[in-house]
Amino acid sequence: MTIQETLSRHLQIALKNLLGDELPASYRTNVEVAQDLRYGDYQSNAAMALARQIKKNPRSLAEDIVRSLGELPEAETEIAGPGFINFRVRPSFFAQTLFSMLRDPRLGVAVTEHPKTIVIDFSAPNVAKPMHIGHIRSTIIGDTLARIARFMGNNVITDNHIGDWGTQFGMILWGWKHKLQPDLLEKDPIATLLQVYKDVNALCKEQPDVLEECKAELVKLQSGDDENLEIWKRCIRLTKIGLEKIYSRLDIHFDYWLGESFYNDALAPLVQNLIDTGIARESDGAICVFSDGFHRPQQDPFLVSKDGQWLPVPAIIRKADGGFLYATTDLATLDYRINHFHADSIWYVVGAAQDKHFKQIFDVQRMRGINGDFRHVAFGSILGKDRRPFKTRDGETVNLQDVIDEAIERAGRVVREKNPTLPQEEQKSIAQAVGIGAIKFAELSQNRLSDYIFDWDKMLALTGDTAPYLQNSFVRVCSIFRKTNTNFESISTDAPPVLHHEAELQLARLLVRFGEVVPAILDDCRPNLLASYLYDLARSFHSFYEACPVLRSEGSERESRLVLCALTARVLKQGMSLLGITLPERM
RNA sequence: GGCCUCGUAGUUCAAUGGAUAGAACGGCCCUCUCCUAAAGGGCAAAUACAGGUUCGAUUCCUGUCGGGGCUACCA
Repeated sequence: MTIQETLSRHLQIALKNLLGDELPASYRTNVEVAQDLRYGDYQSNAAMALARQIKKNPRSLAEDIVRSLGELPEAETEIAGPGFINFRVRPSFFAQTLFSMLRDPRLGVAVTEHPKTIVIDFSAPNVAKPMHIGHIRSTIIGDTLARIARFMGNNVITDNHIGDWGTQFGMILWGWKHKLQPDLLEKDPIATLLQVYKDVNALCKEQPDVLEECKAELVKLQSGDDENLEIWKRCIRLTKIGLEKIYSRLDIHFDYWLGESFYNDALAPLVQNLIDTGIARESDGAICVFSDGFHRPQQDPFLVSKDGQWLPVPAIIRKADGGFLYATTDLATLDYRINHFHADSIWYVVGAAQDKHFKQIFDVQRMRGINGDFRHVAFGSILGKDRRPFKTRDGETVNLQDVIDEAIERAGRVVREKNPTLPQEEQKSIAQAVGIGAIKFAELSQNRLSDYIFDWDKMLALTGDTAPYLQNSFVRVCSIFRKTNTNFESISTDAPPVLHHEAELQLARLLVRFGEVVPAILDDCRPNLLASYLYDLARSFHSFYEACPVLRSEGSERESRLVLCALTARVLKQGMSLLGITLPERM
């Protein structure tokens, strides 16, 4: 049980004893982490919240609650301001909590009470196109959520829903047949396919007959032409090889790669079923589902202005020409995940711009009577310095591969400068960990919903609130354990540590909070809470490191400090692994 | 036009309705005979505007101004 839970339980019992039937049945309260240490470690505003309901003065209600709480073994209580109840945790209780954390492989993080099967859909690049900067948010946030959900004891299935069936294949097929240079394809398949696509795209603008030929190739593919299917399959294979290279550098792995094409055969029956059940109907030649407005009880459907009047915007599931769309595939995908994977939860890590799309398809599922924890885990856009969607000067997007290369290159320069005596191989792996860590941490420390301004120097920064800062704190701990010839994984003591120094206490305060922070992340899918916690922990460790010598201290003080170091190392290691960031032992 | 979303130090970002709004970068001062200075300790600096709800609002509601997005046959 976390300290927060322990104190919350005391509070709830005290309220029940004090108020009995007067306590509103639905009323539940927890103590919260205090914003400022001056007010203690945890606080409750129950007195202020309840005072009005039961017609009492908040201040005197607080006094009654504190009296009902009595003398707690874990914390001192006091009343402040208009009726806050502040809890100052006793150092002895911090020490005791650390002592039990030391023997807990999960470091105080409880497994979830109700494990679920969660499908997480993220990254989803297109075939024959390289990943660009726009894929970074989905890829990194999705991977982290998967790691955390798994650590919490859920059955997590990651699925890369690649775009392997788009209209771009008309041009690629035409280009493959007329423009392809096989030797280049061997060297860098994705770049070559992209070049083919770009060339043909440009050509189509000049020569309408080429465009017609491209469309014909697409129709041939869709109707099952053997030659085109064969080329299409090779494109997918080649793209996957290229993508896997990036994913493995990022240490990101998928359980499945079920792209759009996987659902082709399910689309026609799905649409027919929706027509038969009266959920979908024809409109202007297209088959549409008009939302029942479930997601917005204020009965405000999405509106579009058409011929001077306002009409609700439907989810179109079959075009007038008989073709299927994004929404159709996504509905089929939802069905598959529910029926085949038995998913309780399906999370889509996709940009905020697609908010309406997900509201619509989740709505269609509800109209069919299919309910579940469907979440659109949205994130903001990446903007340029002009606050417009980010492009390079020549209008190109930034290639993800280039970002990774640049990050590792920059980190490598710093490693060589700071630690020239390390063996080449180790320098290389440190540069890798630091560079990629910097990219991931920069992404994960932001609130996912805010837009952010892309800036090489910021994304690849190596000082301040960054991955290397956290990595460095781990390196410092490792260095201490190297000198004692012990291991932070196996250290044990007979008694709880003693915490005298303010820096020791502050470090303890943060360490015990790990078990409170991790489960809270999934409430709202906000990995930045973990990133910010780990940064605070590292900062607190650095202060402790300066203020409290470990190896030069003696007796129980030394032993206690080693316990603090060991737990810091273990929390950092576990926490950073949830963020997917590697910790080097030296740097 | 309608809907969604954002507006916080010079800059880039934080902040479950709580007390004196946190960081980082940049700026200005300090600290390596001492476990890794990729570090530590200081100083200056911000809630777009106007109302409302509340004991209490950066947070919730309304309006104004400003940025971004979506607005039926792309994904």
